[in-house]
Amino acid sequence: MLMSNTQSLEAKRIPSAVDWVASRSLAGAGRRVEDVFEQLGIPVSFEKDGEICAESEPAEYIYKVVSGTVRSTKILDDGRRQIGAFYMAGDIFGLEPGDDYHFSAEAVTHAEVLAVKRSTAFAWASQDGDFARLLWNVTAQHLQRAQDHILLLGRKTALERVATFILEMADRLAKEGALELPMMRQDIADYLGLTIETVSRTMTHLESTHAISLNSSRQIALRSRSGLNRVNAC
Amino acid sequence: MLMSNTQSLEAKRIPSAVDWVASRSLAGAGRRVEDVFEQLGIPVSFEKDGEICAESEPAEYIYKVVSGTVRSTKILDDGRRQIGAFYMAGDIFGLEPGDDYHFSAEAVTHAEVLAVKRSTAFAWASQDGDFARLLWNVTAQHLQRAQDHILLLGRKTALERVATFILEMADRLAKEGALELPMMRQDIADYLGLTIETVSRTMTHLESTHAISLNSSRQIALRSRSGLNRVNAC
DNA sequence: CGCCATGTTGATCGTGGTCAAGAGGTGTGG
DNA sequence: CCACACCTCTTGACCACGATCAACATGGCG
Repeated sequence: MLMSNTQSLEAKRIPSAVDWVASRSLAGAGRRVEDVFEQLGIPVSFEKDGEICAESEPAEYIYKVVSGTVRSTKILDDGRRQIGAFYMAGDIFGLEPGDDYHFSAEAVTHAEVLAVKRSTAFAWASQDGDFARLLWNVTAQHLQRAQDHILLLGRKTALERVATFILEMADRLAKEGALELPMMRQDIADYLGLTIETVSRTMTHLESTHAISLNSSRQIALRSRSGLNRVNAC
Repeated sequence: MLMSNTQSLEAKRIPSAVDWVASRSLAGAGRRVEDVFEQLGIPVSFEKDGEICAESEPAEYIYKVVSGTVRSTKILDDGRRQIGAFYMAGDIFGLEPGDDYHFSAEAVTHAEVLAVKRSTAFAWASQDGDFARLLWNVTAQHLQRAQDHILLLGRKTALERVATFILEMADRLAKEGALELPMMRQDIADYLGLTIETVSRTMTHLESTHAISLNSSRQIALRSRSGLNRVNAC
C-alpha cells in the first residue's frame, strides 16, 4: 500500500537528531522558522489511499504536506467514518499532545510529505521560541477550523454544508474561478456528515440554480459566488 | 448582565504587566508552571448567562475556570446556535491564534474565572518554555476534544450522542455514581446538534431501558454504565 | 471492448424536527 | 400560605430532510 513505509523512513532518519539540534546555535542563526520542516524533514511519498499514520498508534512523526491532499479520519466500530479535515500543500498535521495519534491520516491523492520526528521537533521548539510559537499557531488554527466544522455538522442543512464546502475548497485551491476537487464523493460525504447520494443531489441542485457548473464530477466552476454565499448561512 | 464588566476588569488589571513579567527571573524561579494563572490572573465572576467574551471581538484575555461551568458558542445569522464545548473548574479557554475571539463564551451557571491578559501570557510564554508548552498542550487537547465532537455530530445517532454526553459529564463531574448537570436541555441540545425535544425523549428512553435514572431533570444517576457504553458507538 | 470503480437519479423509508399542549418547579406578591 | 406567572421540561401528533435501497450512467484502465 505504501510507497515508503515506516521501515524505509526509519532508515533515512537523521541520526541522533535531538543531540544535533541541541548542539546548534538556535534562534537567530539565520535560519527562517518557516523552513525548519524543510531542513529537518524527511521526504516521504504516499500513493492514493496510503496510510500516513493510524489512530492510537505512537505519534512518532509530525508531517508537512508538500504536494497532494491528505484526509484525517476517525472510524466507529461499525464502519461509519468521519473525515475531520483535509490537508493540502503547506499544511502541518500529526501534532499530538499525548503519545498516540488521535486520528488516522491517509493520502487522498498521491501525496508527498515531510516527516519530522516528534522528539526532534519538540527539542527544537524548546530551544527556539519562534518555532514553538509556530507549532502552537498551527494547532490553534486547526482548532478554529474544527470549531467551524462543528457548527457546520451540528446546525447546517445539506445545502448549506455543500455550499460551505465548495467555498472552502475554492479559497484553498481555485485557479481563475475553476476548481479541481482532489477527493471523491465518499470523502466529501464523510467530511460533511452526509451520504454520497445527498452530496450528488445537492451538487446537481446547485448547478440547476446556476450557482456552480459541473464540468465533470471533479471539476467545478463557480458561476455565482454570491449565490453560494447566500445559500451558505453564516 | 455582568457582575464584573470589562471596565471594572480594566480597572483591576496589573499595571504594565508585560514589563513586570519581563523584569522577573523566569523559569526555575521556584514558581510552578501550573500556578502561573493563579499568580497572573485577575479573578472575575459572572452571573448565569453572563457574556465572558464575544466572537470577533479583540481577544484581550485568556481565562481559566475557577468554579462554575462555561459554554463556548457560535451563532448563525438566523439564530441557530452550536455549543462547541463546556469548560469546568481547571479548564483554560480563550486562547486564540488571531487577534479576535473565534467564538463567544458565556457562564452556564454562576462562574468564577481568572483572566490573564493575552499579551502577558504570551510574554511569559516567550521566556518560560514550560509555560509555552502548557499553553500548547491546552490547545492541542481542545483540538482532540473537537475532533471527537466532529465524529459525534457527523456520524452518531441521537441515542449515541446523548449516551456519549452522559458518559462525558460523568467522567468530568460525577460523585459516587450521581451526576448534577449544570446546564439546561437547550444547552445540551445545542451541544449535541439536536433539539430539546429529542434530548428529552432520549433521556426518557435511557431511563426506561434502565441505563440511567432521572432523579430530577438535572440529576442523573448512572444505573448501567455498561448499557451506556453498549449504546455508545466507539 | 469489457470490467470495475465512481457518480447520478429515482422511489421509498425513518430518524429526528416541528408544532402544540400540558406538567412540573420556582420565585414573587397579595 | 397560597395564587399566579414564568420558565423549563416532557409528551404527543405529524411532517420533512436526508438516508436507504435500487437501477442505471459514466469514465478510466486492463
